[in-house]
Amino acid sequence: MSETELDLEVKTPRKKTRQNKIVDILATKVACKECSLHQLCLPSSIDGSDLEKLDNIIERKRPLKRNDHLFQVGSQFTSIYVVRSGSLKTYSPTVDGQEQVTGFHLPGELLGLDAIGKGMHPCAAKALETTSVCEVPFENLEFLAQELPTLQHQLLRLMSKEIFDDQELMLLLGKKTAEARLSAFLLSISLRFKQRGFSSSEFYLSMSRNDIANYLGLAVETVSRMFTRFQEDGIIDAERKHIVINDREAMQQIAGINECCEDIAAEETQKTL
Amino acid sequence: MSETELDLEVKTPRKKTRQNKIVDILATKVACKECSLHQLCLPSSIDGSDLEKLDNIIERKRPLKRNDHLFQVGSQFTSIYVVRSGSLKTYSPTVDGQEQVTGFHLPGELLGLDAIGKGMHPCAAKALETTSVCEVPFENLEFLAQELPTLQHQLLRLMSKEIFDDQELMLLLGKKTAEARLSAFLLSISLRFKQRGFSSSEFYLSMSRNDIANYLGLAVETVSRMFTRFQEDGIIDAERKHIVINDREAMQQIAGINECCEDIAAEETQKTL
DNA sequence: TGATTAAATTGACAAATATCAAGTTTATAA
DNA sequence: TTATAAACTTGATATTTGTCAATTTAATCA
Repeated sequence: MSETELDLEVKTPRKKTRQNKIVDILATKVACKECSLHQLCLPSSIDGSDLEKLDNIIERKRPLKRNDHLFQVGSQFTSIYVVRSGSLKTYSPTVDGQEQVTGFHLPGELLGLDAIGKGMHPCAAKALETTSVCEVPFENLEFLAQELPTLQHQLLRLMSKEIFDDQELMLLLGKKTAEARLSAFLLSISLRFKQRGFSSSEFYLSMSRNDIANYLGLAVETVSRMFTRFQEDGIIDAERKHIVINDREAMQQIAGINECCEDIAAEETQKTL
Repeated sequence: MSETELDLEVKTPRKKTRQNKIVDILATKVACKECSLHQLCLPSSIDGSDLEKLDNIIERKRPLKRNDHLFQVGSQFTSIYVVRSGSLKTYSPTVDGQEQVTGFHLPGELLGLDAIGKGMHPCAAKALETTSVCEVPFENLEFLAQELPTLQHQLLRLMSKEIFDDQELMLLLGKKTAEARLSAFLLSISLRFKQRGFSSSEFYLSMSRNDIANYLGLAVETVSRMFTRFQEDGIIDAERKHIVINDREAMQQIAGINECCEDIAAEETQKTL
């Protein structure tokens, strides 16, 4: 089988990849310039040679199949990951042997930042569909950040953003009715797609209703009923995983999203586009 | 009034503070060695001269009175803060003009890490009691981290810890019944006191029942009833803000805290003590 | 393809929590 | 100190959400 071959090839940083057409395409496609990780460097005027340094420490991993794990609970922390395509969920085990979903990760988003502190992953990451990620060995990144002040700055910014986003979600989870939670969740997903240049009014949810319910702290049945209610009210069209947002304002109303958040979100969107 | 005088004196880093007795005491008391911020440097074998560099960029602010703001929503981000004594809450405004409490900050804990990304504070911070904080101008800290690899590492670790802690709280807020939330909340406070060398079984809650309810996404009445229930069951003694935890295991049971969390918590405690 | 399993929806009912209202205790200020 | 306000507690009731059960729809695999 050529699978292992391909595996090895893809894992090698783009140096002598011009031999194999497939790898070449992959390598071209995921150069840092094009990659969502560009937030780490590009906006900070890192020039060609510095960018190449960053490019060189990044490993492109073989795509994960649905339900494959990127890392397990308690596994040693060595790298942070960036979703290139597809999506993943992170989850922790609970007392009663269940999963508790802690997050969803869309293209361009990071995984593993919560593991730096303790040197091990406090949650597991599982692919929701066929998914490819870039692996960024953290020691190398730290070392590089030491000599590139703008990279250090971007790294701190990104971690701060993660903290900010988590707190946004705590706002969502803390209070709110079931419909407010689901509405805020859909708006959040919508915004994240928009920030990556995808449609914000029409998208596919890669996660199951069960995952959504688990994540929002609701029963599956409640989530299902809320989807139905939103459709009856004409606020969304939902056919399984395919979602169309018809009345964004109504959803914001239901979610109880305040102007401040919206301003910030809008601002950020402009920055990214 | 000598208040402004004191203010100016205290704000000055410890260089020529030997003139004023009061200031001297304060300055001595808050040297980095003693300060909770030592997590930023001490465990990483930063030696005397480096420690002094860090010490020099830190400003000790005049104590805040109850209900004083440390920063407001939307205010420009310049510094991160470390609670020296007392406590604060952070909160965001909601649509209906209410507050939503996003966190409580005890001695040794950091504030403002969520503001780095956007350069402005997404929430406000208000003192729950008389509170003193250290102000760490972020530009200086970043600059210093550039030349001290261990400081950069610690800074990243601390931010990661913040992300980890936030996700722990999302676990708490996401699912769970009212009693599970309150129990987990009290255990979390307890652990945080323990990590700072205070008693983990007996402490004062500086925040009101209202703040707790708001934070946990519950009605005040529900929180009050849960306190009553826990007392009736003999799990805690609660007289207003004075809390005694009698049956920690029962509380862990109620909170649904899994072994993983406990292991990590225990480990971390050892490290700190 | 058809058979089997998993995911999603819907209804009926029970349990949990919010809301409203009243009363009590504690804190604050004149 | 007393007056006033704020914080907290308790009870009665209404609403929301979870649970159980049945059904429908979609996905997977031989």
